[in-house]
Amino acid sequence: MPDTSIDSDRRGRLLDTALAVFARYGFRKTSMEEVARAADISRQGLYLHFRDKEALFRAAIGRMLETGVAAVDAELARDAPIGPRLYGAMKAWYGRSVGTPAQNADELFARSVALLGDVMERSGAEVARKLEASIAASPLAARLAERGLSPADAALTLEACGLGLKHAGLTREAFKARLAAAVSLAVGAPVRPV
Amino acid sequence: MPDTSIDSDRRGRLLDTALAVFARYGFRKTSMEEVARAADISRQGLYLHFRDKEALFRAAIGRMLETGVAAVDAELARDAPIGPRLYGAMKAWYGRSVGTPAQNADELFARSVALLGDVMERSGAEVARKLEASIAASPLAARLAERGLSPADAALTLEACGLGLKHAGLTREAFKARLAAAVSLAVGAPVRPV
DNA sequence: TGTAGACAAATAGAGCTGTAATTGTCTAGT
DNA sequence: ACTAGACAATTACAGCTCTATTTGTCTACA
Repeated sequence: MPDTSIDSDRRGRLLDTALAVFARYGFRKTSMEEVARAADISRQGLYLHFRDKEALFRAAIGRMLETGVAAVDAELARDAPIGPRLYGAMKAWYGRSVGTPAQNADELFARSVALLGDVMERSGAEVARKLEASIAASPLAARLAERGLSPADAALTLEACGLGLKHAGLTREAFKARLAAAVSLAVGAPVRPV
Repeated sequence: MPDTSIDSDRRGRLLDTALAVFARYGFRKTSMEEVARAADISRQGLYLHFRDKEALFRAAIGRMLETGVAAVDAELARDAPIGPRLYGAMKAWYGRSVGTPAQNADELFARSVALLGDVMERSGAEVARKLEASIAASPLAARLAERGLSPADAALTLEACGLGLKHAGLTREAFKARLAAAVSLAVGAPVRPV
């Protein structure tokens, strides 16, 4: 659902740079002028594609969520054991902003929630469901069932781990190590932090 | 290390009510007058026990951490299987503020980190070590080892789960349910959310 | 499809002002 | 060991002004 007809590659790159600028300065302190400059476009060109600043921001965050979910799908669809697939998917989703200090993270997050909190929640829930589905479709489901645990239990627990690790303020390496440990525990076999 | 000699019961109650007031209004918007009123003491009496507002706040937070760690100890020392013990300890530590909307949580947390961030970190690490030690001393350690996992892996994963569930904004019931699921996954057997 | 320039309206920000609340420290009293 | 009252010094807050920036919308032009 693009705001106007524009070839999707260009739009994608535009939104990516816009998101980068927003992430750097926060929503409030980012000017359309600055986004335009970063995207090598005129400020007026920006308004040609997006009604206003909010619409641009919503589109940028929306794209981030979409590409994130797509990355999760790709990781889960790989030809590999369930452990590495879960690890890859969670690294892609929860590890996105890990290792990026991001001074304006609060303002940015608050604004995101205000403008599209429902979408964010849905994306989070969608990822959790995808994890659950992959677990349910793998041999792991049977092993969990033996111990009286459902794929949903495992998926929700992994979700909690992912969120916890996300804002634990770890380095990227530490994040990967702990994520691997978490997935290992869920899967019941060691998973390497890649 | 009390600021002055005062019988420890009274001091404890004083700090508990002080913490409640701080939790309600945040550090900045809480006046000594208000704490004094809540504790049925004169404002001057407060200054008799604590050098200044910061010292009072530090003491209150410090007490909260101490009683929290003590509760963890108590839960882990119970005569019960490792699963329920881990669950009880984690509920006590991570579930402390769950279900309390707490509008000023941000300011309060920021101030706590500023004034005694090191103590908070140490307490968190201490709890994680206690979880690890209990796991290591239980039959669970052997079962984990069979799958190539260490007690530390399990403990750090549980810590991440606890933190994630803590600020997931869940109701108390949902928190307990998911915590039980997480512990179940770690222990390999169902644990009931009590 | 885009750029450039210009525009009114809105917003942000720095600075200032005066009042009210708060802090921390006295003293005197029980 | 505590209260009560009072105190100067600091800080918070609500309001104001003025300026600079930014937003969103024009028009004219490639």
